Amino acid sequence: MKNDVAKIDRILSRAVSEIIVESDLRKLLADGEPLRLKMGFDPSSPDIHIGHAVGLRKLRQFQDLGHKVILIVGDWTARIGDPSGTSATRRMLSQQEVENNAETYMQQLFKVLDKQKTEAIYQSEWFGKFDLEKIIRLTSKFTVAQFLAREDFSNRFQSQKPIAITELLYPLLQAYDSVAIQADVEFGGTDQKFNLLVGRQLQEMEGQKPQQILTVPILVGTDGVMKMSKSLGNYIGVDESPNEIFGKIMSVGDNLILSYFELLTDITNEDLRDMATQIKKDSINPMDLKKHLAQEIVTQFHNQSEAINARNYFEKSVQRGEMPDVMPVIDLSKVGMTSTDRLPTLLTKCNLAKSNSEAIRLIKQEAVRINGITVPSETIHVQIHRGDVIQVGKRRFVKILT
RNA sequence: GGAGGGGUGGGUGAGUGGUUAAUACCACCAGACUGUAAAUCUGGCGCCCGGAAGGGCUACGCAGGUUCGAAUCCUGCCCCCUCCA
Repeated sequence: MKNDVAKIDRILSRAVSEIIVESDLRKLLADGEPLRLKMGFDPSSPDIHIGHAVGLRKLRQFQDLGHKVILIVGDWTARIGDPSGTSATRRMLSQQEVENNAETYMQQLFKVLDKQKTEAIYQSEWFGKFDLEKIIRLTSKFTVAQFLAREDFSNRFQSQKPIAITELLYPLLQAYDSVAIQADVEFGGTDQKFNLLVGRQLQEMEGQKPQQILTVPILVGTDGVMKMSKSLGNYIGVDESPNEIFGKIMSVGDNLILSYFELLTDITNEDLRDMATQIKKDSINPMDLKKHLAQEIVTQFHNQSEAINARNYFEKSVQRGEMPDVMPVIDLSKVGMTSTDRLPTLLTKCNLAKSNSEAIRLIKQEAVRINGITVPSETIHVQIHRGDVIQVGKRRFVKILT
């Protein structure tokens, strides 16, 4: 595999935020020797969302050039707490949990990465043997001032927010991982830049060739403001069903369309430019672009026919408000109901409402329909027949089987 | 070791004896509208009984106490944070 310059150019320009040092990395890529691409995995949160996919896609592109991903299972760093500082100390995981999570993770991971060119290593391979002396040596290489340079730390320091000492250890451990596996390139979101740089420095101190760094832009979450993250609840998981992914993409704000296309799909830069002008000139309905986007993304994590189905489902159920073809079926006798029961209770039992109080509220708001006919707001008792469809809001349906 | 600040509903965060099931914002749910599950607007948003009116229960870190009445006052306990050393 030798230097296809145009290809390298494309990979290093699209969906890339910063490369350190670009000229060095270009040279390595041009040489064509297989590189060891480092990528860490925190086993306390095994689910991958499309925000992670930005970096993973980049890795995949490198794999396609013949390079190899070394996946580091962070069973050791997972023990020292959440370095993002958003409180909630993470509990320690048992070895069994780590392994289970790693399995879930990899099953999702290979929706993007090439399994053949990926190797997983447990961090405990080297940290399991670490003793106090080694830890002290490691910490003695850096100063507090250096660490306060990291934006997150300095912000918290200045605003007198707590910084746990263990948090300072996190970048060190991550850096040591690079040494342990002799990483050639490490990838991460822009918020990882500091940690990645520490890895570079440490490798140099240990007499290794410093790794190259490639950061990718952070994907904005479905709320359109914060970065996509599971804890903020503004994410789209790669493991979600086609309909869910499609729907979530459709509900995203119009302002995210272009960046999602840029970071998550392979459509050409020319097409991207065209879209941008179309949006600017208002000559296209953003909804159609979003459908296109949603279809691209569902295809990536599922397949094309699922994507088409999801689109049909969306157009039918959501846009035209028709009943979906498939919906949950409830056997009344199984949930202890009869066909002439109180409607609030029925809604609760069918999981259409969380509580009777909520069910009553929904009825009052005229959000409940039976076979497409809105139930009057004062309705309490109702006669249900076999095959009736009960609907709450626009998209919660249940079919009754007596 | 010393000084101080704080623990309120899913989150942020008001509230310092009754008018507080508890302001506001976010999230969430519903309705209208639309280009859609975007945006915007309107309403709702502890649980149970009741057709409703209304009633009952539970809730402001934990346990007691004062009071006709406490998230608000007192006592003890637990937890978190900051500053000085």
